[in-house]
Amino acid sequence: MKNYYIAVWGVIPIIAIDLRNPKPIYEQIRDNIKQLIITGAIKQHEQLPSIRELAQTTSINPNTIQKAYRDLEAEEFIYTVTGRGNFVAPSPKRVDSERVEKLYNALKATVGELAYLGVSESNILEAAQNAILQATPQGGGKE
Amino acid sequence: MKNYYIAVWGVIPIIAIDLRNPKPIYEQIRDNIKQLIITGAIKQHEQLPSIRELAQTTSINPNTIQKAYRDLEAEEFIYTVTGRGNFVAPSPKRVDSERVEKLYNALKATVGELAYLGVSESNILEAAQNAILQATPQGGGKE
DNA sequence: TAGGTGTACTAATACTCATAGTACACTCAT
DNA sequence: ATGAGTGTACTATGAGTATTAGTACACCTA
Repeated sequence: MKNYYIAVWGVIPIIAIDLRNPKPIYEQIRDNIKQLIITGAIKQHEQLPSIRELAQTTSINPNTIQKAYRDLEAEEFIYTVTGRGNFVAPSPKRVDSERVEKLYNALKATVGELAYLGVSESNILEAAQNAILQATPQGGGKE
Repeated sequence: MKNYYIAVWGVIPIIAIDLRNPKPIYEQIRDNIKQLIITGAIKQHEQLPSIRELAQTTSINPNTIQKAYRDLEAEEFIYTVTGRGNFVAPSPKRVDSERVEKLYNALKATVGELAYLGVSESNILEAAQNAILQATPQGGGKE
């Protein structure tokens, strides 16, 4: 009985699932794919593995995969075409202010805790800058 | 039947609990107090409201409060003296690298998503810097 | 038509969250 | 020593979520 899975899509290791992690499986899948889209590892309009295929290669139930994909579609990271599959959505043009607000709050909490734990300002800002540079390398405006 | 509570400790509104929020109550309490400690709203060795008192003012079960406090003690944000109460712990001296690693991952995910959503680099870095400035205003090294 | 795709259910199991209640050990002021 | 306050440790129960299993249906395309 394995408790660790890695699914490969093309040449990209797309998902790492840790069954010992208290984080629900569908959230691990969702956040994993989200990161791949953000960093541009999977490009706009590129097809994702089908629900059934990903379920097979990971030994995870199709319902769980579907839940992750449903979340990703609700957040507009992917779009779904019935009968065809799931595809990476183009990066959004206008800002969802409520969503940005939530992310700012998360940022504040994480950065505050890092500073409290003794990590220096320069180290924190450097880490933030690296994350920005890795994001949306395809330009963002194209579509 | 209220679904929103605010508990006050001294002059500080210490807790805002939203029962409609899918985030568990004990996590809301925990993260709320964590922020108050990080930003210095409650100072080192200052006493927190007792489990029973906070349970009364919020109409939340004492077991739920205790769970939040247990988490905070495990993360060394507070320390407990049986028979006396819970107190704010001095800020840590040495870095827990595993914990910092997790926070870096969270930072990367949050910042990446902000950038993906179109928030500018300068806005993100400014928000991070503000969070750092608000943290540990009591100096951090003293104890 | 056949085989792929997503979607939508029901059902069962296991786990977590939150509440309720009880009991016990400790501290401190009286 | 007593009593009021503190934290701690249990058991039990109800509600909700996560995951798996299975089935069925609608859609797309070669």
